[in-house]
Parts: sequence; structure tokens; C-alpha cells
Amino acid sequence: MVASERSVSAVGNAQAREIWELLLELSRTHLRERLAATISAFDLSVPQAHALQLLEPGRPLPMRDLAARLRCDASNITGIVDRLEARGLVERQPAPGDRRVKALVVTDKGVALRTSLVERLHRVPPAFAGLSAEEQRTLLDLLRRIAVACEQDPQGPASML
Amino acid sequence: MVASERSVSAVGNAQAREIWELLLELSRTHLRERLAATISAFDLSVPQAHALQLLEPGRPLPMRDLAARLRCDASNITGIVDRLEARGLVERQPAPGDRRVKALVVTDKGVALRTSLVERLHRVPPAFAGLSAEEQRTLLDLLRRIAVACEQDPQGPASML
DNA sequence: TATTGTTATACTCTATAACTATA
DNA sequence: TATAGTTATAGAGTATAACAATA
Repeated sequence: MVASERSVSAVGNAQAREIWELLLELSRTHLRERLAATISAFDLSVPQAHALQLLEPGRPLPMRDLAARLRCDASNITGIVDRLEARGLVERQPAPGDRRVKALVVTDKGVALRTSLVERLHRVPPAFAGLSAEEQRTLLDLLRRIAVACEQDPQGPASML
Repeated sequence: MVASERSVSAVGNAQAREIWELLLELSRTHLRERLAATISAFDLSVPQAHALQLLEPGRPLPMRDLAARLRCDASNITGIVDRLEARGLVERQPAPGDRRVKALVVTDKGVALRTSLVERLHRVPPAFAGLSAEEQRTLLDLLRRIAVACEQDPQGPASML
């Protein structure tokens, strides 16, 4: 290892830590509060909103699969879907081929609410207006690389204590 | 407005949207799961861990203030603190000057756990290793500017439906 | 009167375990 | 036997409303 690499590594770690802490803080405050405010404006809970987003129109989803995507035990899905169904947003339908599974589909009403919700959630906060197109391009590129790296390193070998 | 500004605005919006959606996804998946895994490894709930982080050693904090920082109703703090106190991590102490308020302080055991927890939470994920020092510097600069903009625009006037 | 912390209540999410109906 | 969904249960977070002690 040459001197330049050592210095890069040392400086890089301090900066990487600042980046990471900034992302943590950004996620816990602004991002989280923005999501919570938007979701509650639709009278939904966070898991309900997440479920609704995962139910793409015209693509029935077995309850088991929804549990996997929400990363919670299958027993929770019953209640979450009960409440969505009580509001007429989704329906349980028999799945072809296996009479055990129930496929979830969004109703017309559900599609309407879902579209509105997703549009609102994805609306870009004004805080991004301060960046030039060039800077946005750079930021997007860097974030994409981090996202790709996260995919390849699911939880990280150093994840445990 | 000249043509170049219009084009910047158009392209910039599409890119800004991608950045925003990438941050949302990153926050909801990798970041959130990483936090959850770390916190549960300490046998804490998310609010408990957050409370512990907010209780700096040697700086007593009234329960009311903790509620404000956790952004939840004051009535919830009783239970959260009960559980932390039952584990000997924090203590309720009388506050000087006002006999109504109870000041929270971390015990020695709490400080030890808190230090370990914060160290673990702030440990940089390996996914950041792929960026050069120069790229990290750029990313940090851009994220800082967004963070500052978020501070100045608490929830955004377009926050409501 | 207003404020701090608590309690009572009700709801949702969470996991575990046991159950049913299928496969 | 194994799997999909449900139910029962217990614990934690959340908000609202009412309360005691204090300001």
C-alpha cells in the first residue's frame, strides 16, 4: 500500500462516517416525519400504506408474499389486510391452482387512493431545489453506486456485534 | 427565463425525483433494517434506543423535553422510561427549582450500553468503501446542502394534501 | 389557571404458538 | 408431513382524556 492510498483511506473513513451519520439523521428526522405526515393524512398506518404500495394494480399477491415483503410474521397480515378490506381498498380472492392461498387485489377505490398516495410520497421536497442539474446528476450517480453496493452486501458481515 | 434554465429545470426535476425515490428506498430498506437489527441486538425497542441516545451523560433531561424530542405524547414517556429504569439504564431524579418535573439521567450501566450502541449505530457500512475520498467529499458536500435546506424548510408548504 | 407526570383506555403493530384446511 | 391463512395471546408504541401535585 502506498502513501496516497493510506491517506485516502484515513481521510475517507472520517468523511464516510460523516456521510453515514448525515444519512441516518436525515432519514430519522425529515424523511421519517414527512412520510408519517403524508401517510396519516390518508388515514393509513405505515404498514397499511406500505402494503398498499406493494399491491400493484392487476397483480394479485398471495398474503404470504406480502408478509415476506413487509418483513413481518404472516400472522400480522391478517389484521392489516382486514383493515384495508374493511375500507374497501383491497380484496381477498381465491388463487388459481392452490385453494389454500388467498390472493390480494386492490379495488378501484384502492387504486385511486394508492395512486394519490404514491404521487404524494414521491413528490420531491423543495429542499432539492438548491442543487443545479449538474450537481443533481453527480448526487444521483453517487447514491446509485451506494445503493448497488448495499444490494450486494445485504446486511454486511460486520453487521453483528 | 432563458432556454437553458427551462431545460435545467425540466431535467433537474426528473433527476431530483430519482434522487428522492432512491433516498426513500435506501431509508426504508437497508438503513431501516440495519438500525432495527442493531437495536434489537441490544434488546432495546426503537423508541428506547432513541431515548437513550438523547440522554447525554451528565445532562439531566426533563421527561417533558424527552417527549418533545421523541415527537410523541408525554404520556408515552412514562412507559418507555419505566422499562429503561427497570433495566437500570436510567433514573428519575427530582429537578431543582420545580418539584413537578422529573429529570432523567443515565446510570453508569446506561452510559456503557449507550456508548456501545452509538458506536455500533454509527459504524460505517462497507457499501461506502467503493467511493474515493474525492467522491466522498463531493457527496458529503451535496448532502450537507440538502440537510441545511431541510432545516430551513421544516415540513415544506407543499407538505399537506 | 396552567403545567408535569401519571393513569386509564383504546387501537395498531409485533412475534409466538396452536389451529384449520388444504397440499 | 408440510404449507397458507387464521386465531389467541402477550408485549410495546401511539393518542386522547382525566387526574393529582405543583406552579
